[in-house]
Amino acid sequence: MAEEHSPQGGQGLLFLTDEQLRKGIEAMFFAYRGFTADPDRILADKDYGRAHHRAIHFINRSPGTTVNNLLAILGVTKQSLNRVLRSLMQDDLVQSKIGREDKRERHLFLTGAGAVLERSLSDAQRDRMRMAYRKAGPVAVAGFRQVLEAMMDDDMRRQYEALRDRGRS
Amino acid sequence: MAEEHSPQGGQGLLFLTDEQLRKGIEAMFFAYRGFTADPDRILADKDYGRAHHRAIHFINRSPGTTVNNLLAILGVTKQSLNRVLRSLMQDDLVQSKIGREDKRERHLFLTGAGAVLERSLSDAQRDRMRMAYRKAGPVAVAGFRQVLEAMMDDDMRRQYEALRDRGRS
DNA sequence: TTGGAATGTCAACAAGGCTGACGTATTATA
DNA sequence: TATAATACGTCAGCCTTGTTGACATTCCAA
Repeated sequence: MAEEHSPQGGQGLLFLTDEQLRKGIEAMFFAYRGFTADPDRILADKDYGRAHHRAIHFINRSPGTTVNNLLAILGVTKQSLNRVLRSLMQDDLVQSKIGREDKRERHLFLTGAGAVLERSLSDAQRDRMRMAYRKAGPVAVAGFRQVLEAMMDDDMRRQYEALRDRGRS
Repeated sequence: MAEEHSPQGGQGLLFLTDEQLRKGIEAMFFAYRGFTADPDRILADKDYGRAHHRAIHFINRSPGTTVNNLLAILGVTKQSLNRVLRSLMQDDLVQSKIGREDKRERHLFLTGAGAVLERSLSDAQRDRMRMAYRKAGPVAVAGFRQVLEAMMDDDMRRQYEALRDRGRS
């Protein structure tokens, strides 16, 4: 590992050694814990879990999305999602409306209360992300995103990219 | 978002907008799925789960570590870890030896079979990481690691850093 | 030497994944 | 129009992996 500090090592292929890769793997492991820690704390009080957070996040991101859509994004079964949605609807955080064109579909929306919770969750998560971004700087952030995107499976990346430019309208 | 391509936007503070932060959050979400997908597939056959993988990884990383040590690194309760360790020991993938100085402690090691499984799991994960690294390049990788490290809690980062230079000896 | 702290084990429970089977609208098609 | 396919909901039962509680063993310090 002495080569790490040589110009060749730093700029060359050192970042592909097993040791470097292992560090990347461990960094992902620990960082993901940090990434979910704040919302988890908020949710623990309310008898909700990470599954509820994910549903709320993506309903907020794509209001009116259908159950099937959400299923695909979250990568879970409808039975599993249904359990979560049922409790969210009972607690009036999420509302489902029967489709106008296709009445089989249910379009999902956050209620006012749902939006409030979503905001508190994403504020917490964004605060941490903002801190990390600020600490690392824009060049690092660009690299961060590049590597993450390269780590996704093709179908995940398609969903991620379908999402990423929604904010424009 | 048109500013993204302007020099100011790219180099300036655009990376701190809510929209950029949200993209980072979603990138983490999808990338983590990719990150765990390959080992998950291997483990699904064998009646093991992600928890077993994590235990095997860190026992391999720090042979002879104690249960308490592992607890702290994995961030779970000892009861939860114990279940995983018990099944790994029954299947002769992990071996525990009573401490010589402190007989309360159990020191954990991979058996030959355990090392084989570890290798197949980490090969799969490293392959994906290598691909992503290669695609993104060394500058991006440096940024990736910087941001991840900035996202960790302080105590996680301490554990991560305690681990990161083990390979040297 | 004895009581408290540390370490690890066993038991029971909950969340949240999964599969399988089935019911009910609704839409598409033969 | 009859039939098939789709979208969704639900029931039942399973597994993994987290949790707390209770307890045995071991060590150390008062």
